[in-house]
Amino acid sequence: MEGPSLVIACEELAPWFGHRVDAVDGAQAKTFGSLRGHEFTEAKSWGKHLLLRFEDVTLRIHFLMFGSYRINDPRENRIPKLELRFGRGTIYFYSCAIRALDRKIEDIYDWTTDLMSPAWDSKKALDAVREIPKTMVCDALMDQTIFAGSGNIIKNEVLFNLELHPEARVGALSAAQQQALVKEVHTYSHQFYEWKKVGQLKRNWRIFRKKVCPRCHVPVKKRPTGKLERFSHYCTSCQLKPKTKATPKITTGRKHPSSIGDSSSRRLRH
DNA sequence: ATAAATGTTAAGAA
DNA sequence: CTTCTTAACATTTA
Repeated sequence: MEGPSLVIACEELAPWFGHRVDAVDGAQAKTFGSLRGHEFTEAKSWGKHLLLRFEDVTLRIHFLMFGSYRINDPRENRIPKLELRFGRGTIYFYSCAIRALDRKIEDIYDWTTDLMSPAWDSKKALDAVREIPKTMVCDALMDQTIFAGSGNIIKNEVLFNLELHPEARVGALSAAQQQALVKEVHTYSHQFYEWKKVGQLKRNWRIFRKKVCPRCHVPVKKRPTGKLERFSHYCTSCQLKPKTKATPKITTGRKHPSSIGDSSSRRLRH
């Protein structure tokens, strides 16, 4: 699940804000049983993190590849990871990584890197991109510390729209291309959101899981690319690597929100 | 029906 | 200490 889908999840959960949890069930009920009786105050997302805020704790839910949620409509013969029952209905979470955050989320998350947030800071993203010139665009677009919420669909569609080869080095792009990159990830993420909301996402895919390039009618190439080796779908005819070489820069580390992971396992992390 | 895939972390190796 | 590799998790779709 990519960032835009989580924004929709938050919207779907809005009717539950201000309501008290009557019962907790599911595979992880034991871990999160203390939520019973607590008020569900708000749901927010940061990138691919769904944050459920309760009176004195926040649950962080990550759906990874296969996770899902249901509202008042449980899947048959399936035990949810977590089930939250309210007077007005029940929310079910399946195959996701859930963890309780005890620190204030404002201290953990920086919404200027969240593509779907009004606080999104494109200049900051541009600076971050320019700090990693040797990185391939396909990897840069998956970097959650720069483009929180971007995933493999967004990556492929953005590269197609910009007519860029997935393996082009970020540093080989012109300044204008780097700027266009940052702009397009943001724009496409919001289009993704609009399409998904009305059930039109898949029909708007132009290259992802397509067989033929809609521009050139050439067969689409599909193979793992970049350090991350995630699959890229691209047109070998119109998605090109730029020939221009740009100025190299020194790479520096960036900090990002604490790690994901199944809370059932170790919590010990100083 | 076998495989691939809207993703990330942990542990150990190099 | 950093970076890389592998495995693990878990489910739907083609």
